[in-house]
Amino acid sequence: MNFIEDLKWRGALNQVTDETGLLEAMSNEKIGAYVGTDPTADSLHLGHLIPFMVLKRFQNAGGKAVIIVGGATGAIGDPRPTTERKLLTQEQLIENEKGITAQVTRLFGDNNTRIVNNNDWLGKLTLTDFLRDYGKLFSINVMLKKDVVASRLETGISFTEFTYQVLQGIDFHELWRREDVKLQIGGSDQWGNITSGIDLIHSLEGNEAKAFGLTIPLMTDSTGKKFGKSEGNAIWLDAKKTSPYTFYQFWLNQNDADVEKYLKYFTFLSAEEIEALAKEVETNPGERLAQRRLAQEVTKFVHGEDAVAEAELLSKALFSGDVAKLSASQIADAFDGVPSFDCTSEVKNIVDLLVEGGVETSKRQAREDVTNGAITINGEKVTSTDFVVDPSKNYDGQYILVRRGKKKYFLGKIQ
RNA sequence: GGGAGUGUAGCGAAGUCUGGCUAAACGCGACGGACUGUAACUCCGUUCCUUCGGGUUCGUAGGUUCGAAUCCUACCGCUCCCA
Repeated sequence: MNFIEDLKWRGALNQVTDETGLLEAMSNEKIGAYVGTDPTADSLHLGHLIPFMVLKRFQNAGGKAVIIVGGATGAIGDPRPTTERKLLTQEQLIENEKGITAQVTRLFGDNNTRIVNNNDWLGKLTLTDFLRDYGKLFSINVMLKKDVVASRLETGISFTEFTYQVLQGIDFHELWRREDVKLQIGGSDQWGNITSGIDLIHSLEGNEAKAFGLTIPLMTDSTGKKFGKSEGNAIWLDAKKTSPYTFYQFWLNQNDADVEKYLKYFTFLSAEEIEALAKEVETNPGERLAQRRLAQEVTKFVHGEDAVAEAELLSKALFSGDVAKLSASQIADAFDGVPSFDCTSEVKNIVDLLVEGGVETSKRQAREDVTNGAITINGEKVTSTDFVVDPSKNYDGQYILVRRGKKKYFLGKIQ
């Protein structure tokens, strides 16, 4: 299977500008492909992983992976279909760039990877140069027809965001020039921005210039919901924001109906391996071999082998249910990735403890959960709101292990 | 600048004409429980706070009234139309 065939099989291809041209370029020379990310937060989340998976496959197929951590475009903001974005401060941008750069480096390694900041060229561009060298090449008429812009004409769009597609076009051309980047990869919403760049390259370098675009279908789960949220929260790639354990669990809990799709998309397993796992889902769904393998593979890719081992260890400890017998050091090891809070060694009413520890948002809610039998302290179910927790009783007086519901754990660290 | 709308709990959306029965229908989401495969589906419960007496809410600030999400005034935000 060639690069494109593989993507098709994996359900990772929405549109390509020129399939045969691209394959030809890939076999004739070593070309680069790029994915742009704006540093809107200090970490990437699973949504970002979607184009990166395709870029990684491109790299594995022998190409050079180029990633823009968009300092300059991040300062402007890619228009959303609905509302204007809030501008980020310079300090935020720099902070966010740092975090994202580190993560991207992990995912792509040092070989055959370039991470660039478009501030290097866009930041130097003066307004008059911008208007003379690039502005002339963009037709307002064409820009207005791009989907995102068109949808915003009703509700309004600032000149700043309107200009975004020009900046992204300049990026593509700049990378085309200095990094041999011939392909831009993005989500299906990026099609307009990508073709802007291709048009610009053709204007500046002639129509023979090789430049391609590829978009990825919108990722949804079997119920039609946007992929990548767990309990309404984004799943981050930063281990501090989403622990490797939670990350692993996210994948482990995927539906039977989705797991094959995700194996294809988010792992580098071969077609044979994935088909075998898909068969397991059909014949032996209760074992959840496919989900387990999915969780292992993606966690390994994002957090590394050690994190997989740790997540599995922790999962085992949590779901065996019997945590009362564990030692303090075992608790420290196993529950390292679980949300924690600080507390004192004083005895405390259960309801107060839950609220102060951030396990519950209000006393009302805390009482409700206690009464429903949803709260377990150190492996023992607590059903009375008058229950008093004595921190010195378990784990050498160092920890209080709180469980809410069937699988949410919180670790109280006694100061 | 002129005109017409609109602002209700995390979100969507009733209620406003005909003031009290409204801490505010309903849907979604979220949370908990049962079932189960750490699943899906389904079912049940909860969803402003509380010392469980009560307290504070319907863009903001005033006013009318025994009583206002509901009536009046001003202000702010958003949308649309005209200029």
